[in-house]
Amino acid sequence: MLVSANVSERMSEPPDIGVSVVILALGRASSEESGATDVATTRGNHDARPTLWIPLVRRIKQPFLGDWALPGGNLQSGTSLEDAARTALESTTQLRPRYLEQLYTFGDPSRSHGGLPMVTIAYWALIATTETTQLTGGENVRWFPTTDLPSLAFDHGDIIDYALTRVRNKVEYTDLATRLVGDTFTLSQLREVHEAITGTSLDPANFRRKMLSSGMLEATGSQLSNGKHRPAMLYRYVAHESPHQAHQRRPQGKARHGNAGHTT
Amino acid sequence: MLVSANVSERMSEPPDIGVSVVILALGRASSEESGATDVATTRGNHDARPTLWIPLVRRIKQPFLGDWALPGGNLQSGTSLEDAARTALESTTQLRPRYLEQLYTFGDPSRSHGGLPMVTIAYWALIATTETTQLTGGENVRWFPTTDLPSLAFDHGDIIDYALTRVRNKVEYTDLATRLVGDTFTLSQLREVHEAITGTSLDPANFRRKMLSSGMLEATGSQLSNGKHRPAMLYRYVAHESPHQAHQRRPQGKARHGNAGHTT
DNA sequence: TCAATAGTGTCTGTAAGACAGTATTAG
DNA sequence: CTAATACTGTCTTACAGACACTATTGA
Repeated sequence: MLVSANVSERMSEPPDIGVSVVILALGRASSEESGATDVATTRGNHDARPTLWIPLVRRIKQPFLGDWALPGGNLQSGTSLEDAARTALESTTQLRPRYLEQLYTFGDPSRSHGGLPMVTIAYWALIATTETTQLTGGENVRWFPTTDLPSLAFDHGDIIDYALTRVRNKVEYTDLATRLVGDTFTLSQLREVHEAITGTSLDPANFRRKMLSSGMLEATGSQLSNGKHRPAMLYRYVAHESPHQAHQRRPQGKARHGNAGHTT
Repeated sequence: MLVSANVSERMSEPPDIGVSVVILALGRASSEESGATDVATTRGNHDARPTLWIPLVRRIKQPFLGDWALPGGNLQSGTSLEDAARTALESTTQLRPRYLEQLYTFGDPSRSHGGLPMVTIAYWALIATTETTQLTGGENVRWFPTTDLPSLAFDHGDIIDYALTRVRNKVEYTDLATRLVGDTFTLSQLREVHEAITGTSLDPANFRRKMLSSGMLEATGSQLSNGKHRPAMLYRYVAHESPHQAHQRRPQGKARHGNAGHTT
């Protein structure tokens, strides 16, 4: 490999282009020490509050050999940015995203740290977790809670911070929270998602009223019996094109798959 | 130039990287037909409501020869994305931006239209206009009102639409409007900026109260006599780091120049 | 004087938060 | 029965919008 020779040669050429993805899912800390790469979801560990988890890939070459990095890959001509993000996402997790949005493009020359100059187009995605979802990865993939991240390669720590800031902002005025739960959910489950993302504790009565008056929830008619208390009504998310949301569509007239398109 | 031969050769390589800028300034339609590239600002034409104007560059080669395009250039290694945007901006307008923010990265393969595959990192900028500002450009540069744009190259029309959507959203909860006026301004001037961006008509009394209670304005003590009516107090913008705004800082810990950094 | 904009006062509707109270389940 | 969560009622505060009113200028 002629890496170090190439670096100086390429200073007058354009940088390479990478696409990386911050993948977020709701999970609970697993109490069993067997298989530390597993994350218990709704099943088991009902005492622990759920938090956001993220899959990272261990680097197998320099720089940052052995550190953890965001899933991603190089961009080829003929591939759209979003397709490149989907490819990185699905090859890492085998799970389909419920939401995918471009985050930011990072291109400061100082971020390459001895590698080739690289512009990284970052995306973020949300994955629904149900009682049976297993958040496991392959050989060099591991899920981490966002509250306890390992040493990260390049500026990937900054990228994750920015993604979390964006999620915290958008959960307040969009339907993001519904993308982290299953097709049907109770208002308590939805409230736990909000609490996990914002780090706050919300009044159940006020949260209920706010969600029901938003018009984006629809009662399914069935209930969920969860413990030694009154069962809760199950709801499902129903998209509704409010005038406000129509202003927040994505750029480009082309069709975009799999999300309701909220961008600011 | 071996352009057409290069296209097929490069299909397995990464696309080129361009940086384009949507530059916005407040202006009023000029009634004089002499010099159609001029835009009257606050001086003159007081009957016309101000609107957003944007400078475009005429293309001098294929594809889209003769059409208008966003100012921009190719990205070189060793240059940050923001510096590339500043370079494109200042070489086009000779004016310094009061605000600069990354907009979105466009990379769909279909957007090259016979040119080389190109990923475009779009920025948007705000320029302050005062009574004496002349919004003029060079030989192949012309300012257009955003309400009456010409035929645009590539997907630059989509990029402008998205920038305008972003501005409309952010003017509601940030200090963006103050970046389009001079250092001091009356509440009527500031209201006209909001009205120009949102396309609405705002109640002067309620707008005044909302702005003053936001804490971001400070009375200068001097007044502006404008016409045959009571003179208006002049205010200036004072940055205040509210807890809410602290959540909306930009990514990357590096220093960023010349704006208060509002990003969602 | 009038016309025009600057600026104040006040009412109403909406929505968020605090918090008391009722309903229904398991054990 | 108790403990736990589901769900309802209601009070307070804050703020946006509507709109009547006063203040000050140029002509």
